Amino acid sequence: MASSRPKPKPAHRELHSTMIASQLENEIVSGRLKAGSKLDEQSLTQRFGVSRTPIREALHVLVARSLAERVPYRGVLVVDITRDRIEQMFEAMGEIEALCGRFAAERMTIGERGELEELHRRMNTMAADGDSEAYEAANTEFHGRIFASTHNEDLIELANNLRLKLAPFRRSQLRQAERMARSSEEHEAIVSALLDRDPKRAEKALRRHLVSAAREVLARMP
Amino acid sequence: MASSRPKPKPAHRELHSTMIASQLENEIVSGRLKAGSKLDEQSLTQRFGVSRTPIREALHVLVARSLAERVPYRGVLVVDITRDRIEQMFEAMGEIEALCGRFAAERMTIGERGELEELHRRMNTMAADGDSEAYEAANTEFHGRIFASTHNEDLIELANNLRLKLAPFRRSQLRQAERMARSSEEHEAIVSALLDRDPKRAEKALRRHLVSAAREVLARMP
DNA sequence: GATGATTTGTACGTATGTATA
DNA sequence: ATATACATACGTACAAATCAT
Repeated sequence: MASSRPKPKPAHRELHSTMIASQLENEIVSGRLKAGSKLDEQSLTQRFGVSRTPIREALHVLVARSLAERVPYRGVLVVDITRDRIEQMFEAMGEIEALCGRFAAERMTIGERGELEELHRRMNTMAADGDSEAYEAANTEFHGRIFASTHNEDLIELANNLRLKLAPFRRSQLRQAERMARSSEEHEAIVSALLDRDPKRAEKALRRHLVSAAREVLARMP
Repeated sequence: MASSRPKPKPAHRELHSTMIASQLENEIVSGRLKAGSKLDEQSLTQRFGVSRTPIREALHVLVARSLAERVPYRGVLVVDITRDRIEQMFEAMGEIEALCGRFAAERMTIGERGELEELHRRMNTMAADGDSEAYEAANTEFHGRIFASTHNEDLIELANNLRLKLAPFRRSQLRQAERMARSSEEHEAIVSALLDRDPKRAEKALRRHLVSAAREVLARMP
């Protein structure tokens, strides 16, 4: 891309730290960086060809996202993500989603309900067409909208953060038509409960939805 | 302040960034730094007599804790903490504590139950003695133990984070004997439900406890 | 137990993009 | 519209505390 441009000065606004953070995140989650590996600033500066400053920021992010931990005077180490840990994450996410569903059922505006229903309909089409990429993006929006409908900033933030934390493990999970169809069915129950303003049903439907997602992810694990 | 230093010996291991972060946190929460104030690195370096690096780190922390927000090319601004925002925080915390209580009631080990009961008894004494400092510390431990008894790392982390986020607003709230006594009464109901392994009662008792705490904090607000 | 390597926090300079006067 | 101030990200250098040999 940027090769024969007469401007040899690379735009500094490249957010190296962010890019490095997601790069490392990928490698940790994919297993290429094994648990216990030392992420020492020195090597990383050489590997990414940048100075320590952006590396430090990236490591801060990884630690904040619990993908690495800093041991005093030992360095930053890749955390050990066991099957049990993933189960716990999904369990927590299930309860948070259920909580959000309960609140949303009571507080959604008529506009929010209409928009969610429409999004759900569009997702049905995507599932039928097998457009997994669009479905994945829409799925994130679907859950985000439910969070938003709680009208509680802290719940929204908390739910989004946890979802983000889980994202790496869920990656490409919806790539299969079969899973998309099942997801869409489960969404049907969720939407139905929300439109009916039924907190209990919404809660249960979302909890089940997450159990289902967890099963899918865990099935692909060692 | 830091002007005529001939050779400002940088006393290193002092964790400047952390200290600066909590100092600023105090000022934001206490209202000495008003909403919208610009936290520009330049002025802060002079005020704290350090370079921009630790200031940067401190600002990252404040932004992460939602006490400030970074507006591109505008700087870091102190967020506006309205009464409504505090209500939302307590509402969210109430649901999270209730959730933890429900899980804990089912999963607490017999050892954990015994220790919680003992802590509760010690807290009764502290309340009777009016030892508010000890009570405050013990109270944090009390709730932390309930979180821990969920045996779900993510719930524990999430609950502790939210509690930390609320801490500034709750500060010194238990300083009054009256509030301590009421707190202890409410803890009684919580402990009772947990010892009986009654998830529903634990859930409700914790939710009520938070409503009570919120009322106390909000009563002192403009 | 002294020495050197490592980790970590900090100081300061610089380049570049954005906003504002 | 141009110039100036400013916010931001990165680079480099150093000091100090700890760990390992």
